[in-house]
Order: sequence, then C-alpha cells, then structure tokens
Amino acid sequence: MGINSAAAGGSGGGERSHGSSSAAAGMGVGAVRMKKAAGGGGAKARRKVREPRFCFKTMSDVDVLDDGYKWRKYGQKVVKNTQHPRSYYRCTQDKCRVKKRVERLAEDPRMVITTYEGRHVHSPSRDDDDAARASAEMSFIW
DNA sequence: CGCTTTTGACCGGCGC
DNA sequence: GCGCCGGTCAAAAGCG
Repeated sequence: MGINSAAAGGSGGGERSHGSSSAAAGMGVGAVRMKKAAGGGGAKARRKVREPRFCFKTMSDVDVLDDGYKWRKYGQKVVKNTQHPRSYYRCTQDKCRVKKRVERLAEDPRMVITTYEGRHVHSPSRDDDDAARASAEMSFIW
C-alpha cells in the first residue's frame, strides 16, 4: 500500500484550528503579499474572505501524490519548528488558483501534511482516465 | 519547443 | 520602535 490517509477528522475537517502555539509567531503572519514590483506598492485590495484551508495528514513515501490535479512547485522554505523544508505547490489549471502546501514531519519523515487551500473550479483528470485511479483510495475520502 | 524546476530576495504583519 | 518569521514572486536553466 502506498497510500494511507490518516486525516485527523478527515471530512469532519475542522483541521484549520492549528495548534497556533508552536510556530505561533508565524502561522497567520505574512500570508497576503502582492507583487514586489507593484510599482510603488499600493492599490491592492483583495477579498477579505479567504478560502478555508483543509489540512490532511497523508502517509506516503513521496511528497506529492497524484490526486488528479497538476501541481507546480513554486517555492521551498525551511521552517524553524520543522527540521525539513516545506514545499509549496500551485495548481497549473487554467483558472484554478488552488494552492497546496506540503510539509514533512520531523519525527515521521514518511508522514507529510498536505494542506489544500482554495477550491478547484474544474473536475479532476481522473474522472476521464481510470488508470489514474492510482489514488482511487484517496477519492474514497474526498 | 514548452514546461517545469530551483534559488534568492523582498516584503508584510505581528510580537515584545 | 524594532526585529522576526513566513510566504510569494522573479528569473534562469534543464529536461522530455
């Protein structure tokens, strides 16, 4: 078995609670930053309502599992609370601004926390190809 | 050829 | 008031 989802609460989903303490200083700090060359910075006003973020604990040896979407890595940074680097992924779909955050646990390198932010606006590719069922097990949870 | 990936730098907001 | 952290963007290079 390559995939074992231990989503705490899974669908229940109240995962966004976050301990808040640990990384505390940082969790909700610099999250909204616009372009750096916005031209003097200014004129920036985004929706005050943010998409809920779903945290999922996935047990796998690889960082990214094919959940049916295409992801493009756009950044990697190391967090203090974690001894491993955190990876940032973004959906490359046409209008899908969904963001995915992958963090590796220090105590359990084989366990990774996948945080999905935003909602997809198109259907997964797996609906067309059965072969993609590689993660069919995952779809059960979704 | 197209797309993806990698690193660095910068900034934003909060905390103390 | 200042420092700190995390997060995102930008560009370039390599590969299929």
